[in-house]
Amino acid sequence: MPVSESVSEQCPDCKRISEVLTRVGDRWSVLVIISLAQYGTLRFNELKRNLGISQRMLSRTLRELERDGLVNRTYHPTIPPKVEYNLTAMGESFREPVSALGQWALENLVTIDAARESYDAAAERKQAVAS
Amino acid sequence: MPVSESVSEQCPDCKRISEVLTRVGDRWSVLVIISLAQYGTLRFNELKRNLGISQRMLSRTLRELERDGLVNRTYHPTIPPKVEYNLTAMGESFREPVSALGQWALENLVTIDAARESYDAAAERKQAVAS
DNA sequence: CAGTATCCTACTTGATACTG
DNA sequence: CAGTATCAAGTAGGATACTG
Repeated sequence: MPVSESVSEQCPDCKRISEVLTRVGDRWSVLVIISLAQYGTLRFNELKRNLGISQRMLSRTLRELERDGLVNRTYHPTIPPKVEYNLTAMGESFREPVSALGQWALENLVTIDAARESYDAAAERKQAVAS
Repeated sequence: MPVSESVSEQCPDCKRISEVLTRVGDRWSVLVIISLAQYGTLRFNELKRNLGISQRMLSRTLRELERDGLVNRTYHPTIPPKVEYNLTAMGESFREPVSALGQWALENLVTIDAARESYDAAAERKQAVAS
């Protein structure tokens, strides 16, 4: 992610915040963390079914989260193999700010939808006038 | 964003949460909101300089945020034109969960970096053994 | 079961150039 | 100044097939 030169003049925290956000802030990471926070421990295919995520993306997401120290991976060399995932301490600590965000999201979904509709309606009227 | 059928069995909130997150949870939206929360009111080019964002992306991000009812846009038809942006009430209310996230991000950057390094080091050792 | 490998499409983003 | 239009490049993400 190449960052342009003009970055020098910006609010000091923005760069670092966005660093972390691009790490753990993407759609799938957040959902995996929420699921693990809710259920404690889950197997690969349990997560897959839970989230409606493709095998490929789940595999990648879990590897990144393990790499960043947010989830633990436990491999049981049975036949068939069994792999379990759960949150590390840091993963747990991430839970709180994330659920605050989730809470806000749920509370404001309706308002946002309404704002969108009125915005779109206004845009359409403008369009009609212009024609 | 087409969602697969298997979604039916998932945690009920995940879908709605991810809806909102894909709306206001992307990198630039969060940074714009943080900046406006910090400075109150900013002009287009002030935001652009602050964030090191391209004109195109800033324009799109602001339009979406306005559409979702999170920011106000005020157009002054002077020459040259002057456009000011600030947070709406809902935008302000978003500030709290977002700064909680930002706070967590700042606090855990170092830990995450350390986790990555140790993970990568372990992966390299594994690689060396395999060869 | 828990992945990896490959292929392919669609969206995202930046750079550049132009406009009122 | 505050954008829009266009193009080029990279990335996200799904589908499919294969492996230990």
